[in-house]
Amino acid sequence: MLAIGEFSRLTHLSIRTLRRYHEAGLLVPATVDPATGYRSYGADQIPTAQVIHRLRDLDVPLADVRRILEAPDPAARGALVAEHLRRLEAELERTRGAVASLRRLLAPDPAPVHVEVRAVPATTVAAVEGDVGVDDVLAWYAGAMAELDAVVEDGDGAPGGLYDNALFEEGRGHVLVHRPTARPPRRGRVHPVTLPAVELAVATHTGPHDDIDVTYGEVGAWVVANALAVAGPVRETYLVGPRDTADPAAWRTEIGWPVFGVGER
Amino acid sequence: MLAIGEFSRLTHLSIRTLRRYHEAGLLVPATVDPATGYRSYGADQIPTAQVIHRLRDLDVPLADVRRILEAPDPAARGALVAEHLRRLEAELERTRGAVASLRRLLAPDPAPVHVEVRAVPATTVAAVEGDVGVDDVLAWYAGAMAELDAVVEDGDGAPGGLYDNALFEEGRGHVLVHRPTARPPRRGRVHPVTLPAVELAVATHTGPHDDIDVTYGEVGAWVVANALAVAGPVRETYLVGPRDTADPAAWRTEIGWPVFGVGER
DNA sequence: GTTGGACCCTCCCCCTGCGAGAGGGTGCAC
DNA sequence: GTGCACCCTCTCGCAGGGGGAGGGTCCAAC
Repeated sequence: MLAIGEFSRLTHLSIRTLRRYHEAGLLVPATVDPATGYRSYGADQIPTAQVIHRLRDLDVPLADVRRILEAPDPAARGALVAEHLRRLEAELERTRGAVASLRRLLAPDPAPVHVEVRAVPATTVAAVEGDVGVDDVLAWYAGAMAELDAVVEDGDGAPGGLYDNALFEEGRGHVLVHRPTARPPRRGRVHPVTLPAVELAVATHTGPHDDIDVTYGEVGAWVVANALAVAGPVRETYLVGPRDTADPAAWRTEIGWPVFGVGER
Repeated sequence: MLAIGEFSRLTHLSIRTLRRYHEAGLLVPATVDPATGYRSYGADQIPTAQVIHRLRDLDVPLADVRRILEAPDPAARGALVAEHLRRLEAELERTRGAVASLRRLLAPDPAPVHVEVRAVPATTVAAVEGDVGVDDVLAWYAGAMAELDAVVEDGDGAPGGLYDNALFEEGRGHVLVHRPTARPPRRGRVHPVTLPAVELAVATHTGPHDDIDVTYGEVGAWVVANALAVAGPVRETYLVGPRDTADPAAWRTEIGWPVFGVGER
């Protein structure tokens, strides 16, 4: 039996951390003296401590570590670990994007953004809509667009999306993706929707979506400078997107802010 | 002038977060109404907000973000950012190591570790020593070993290190790296040191150092099982290390715990 | 037998970077 | 003047610890 100090030396986990893991039910000492509260660990708990150490190195939350340790068999354990490695992979991808975007943002002379107001008539489109959390929006979008593509054969124009402000402000909001078509079908989640006529302050964003908030900022500043007010969800139109080319630098996205009060200044 | 809500929409930073950035001095509103406390932002602050957003996406601490924003010229800014990207790179490398190590730890049938006790006589070596934080130990080691190699021409044996327990327990401790040689020189940080004679419980670890705590655990368990006590800093000897081969899988590191009370059982 | 020191215990506050909510003031349109 | 959107400050919560206070326990040396 090992006192907590010895166990700490053997595992390179601090005494404090071991106590916390006990409290969290992650690594319960083999015995605890009921009179003194002294913790004793068995040498056979060292490998468990090391697995926890590795998982924490990977920033796996304690709750998930517990789930992994409680897995009934090595296969289930492996599956849970693999799941986390995938999460890590995604995180890595996100980081790569942020780095690239930071580099572009700090690069000299960004191309100026051209903003103009355009009247858009009411349009009937085939759409999929739902309430989505901001973290899930990419996955949701991919699913919705795939369904849309499967159902709409005679699309005539670039697909687009409408994003409620609440999505950005409260982390959750209404999202609608659509494809324009002459006869919008009704199948599965796909159904016809008539988008109302609006005046749109539009600008076109070129490049990956990591940078899209820059163009958003430009449009917003323009709208403010021209004394307009915003009315309704932002509209994006994917003129050239991942369905058209694998090169994000070639993507072209039209950003439209519904406005009113044009030309007051 | 933009109210905080509008600015929030334009930058996709929550109102709460903007207030926090104000409080932290990161992004101070252009004006604050002294009567109501209402914050107003200028459209020219949008790019700054976006840079902060990118940096935070990369988990750059707010204090460092401020330092970057306060940099006098773009060149200095770029240097600071590059510094952080390097940190990120290192982090990534660490993560890769942890993943690989986790995989090995979960892999079936690890090779059993052979532990034995060996009497080591007092030895005089050329050494570099210092008090080091656990996070800096790798960098410190690299520098110390380079200096040692530059000064010791006639080394006769594998280099090694002595690591105080405090390094692991308190995050900071005494470290000594050395090369055995017949005539230890005294130059720069290098000086002769006589390592005392000890009984060492030794085991050899094969593979990258990401896994070394596993072997540590084995040695520790063996020491406990054989009713020995530990006396003095752990000794490592780099039989085959990064100086010998670039393939970490081929590394061989001898781990020695100074013990006494041998053979009580 | 007691004293010193190493070791262990619990409890509480601190850190970062937010999110959530309470409780209250402000600005503007109808 | 009444509702509503918007803004303010304040406090509390989170993970995953670090740091320290204040006190009990064990063991060997004197």
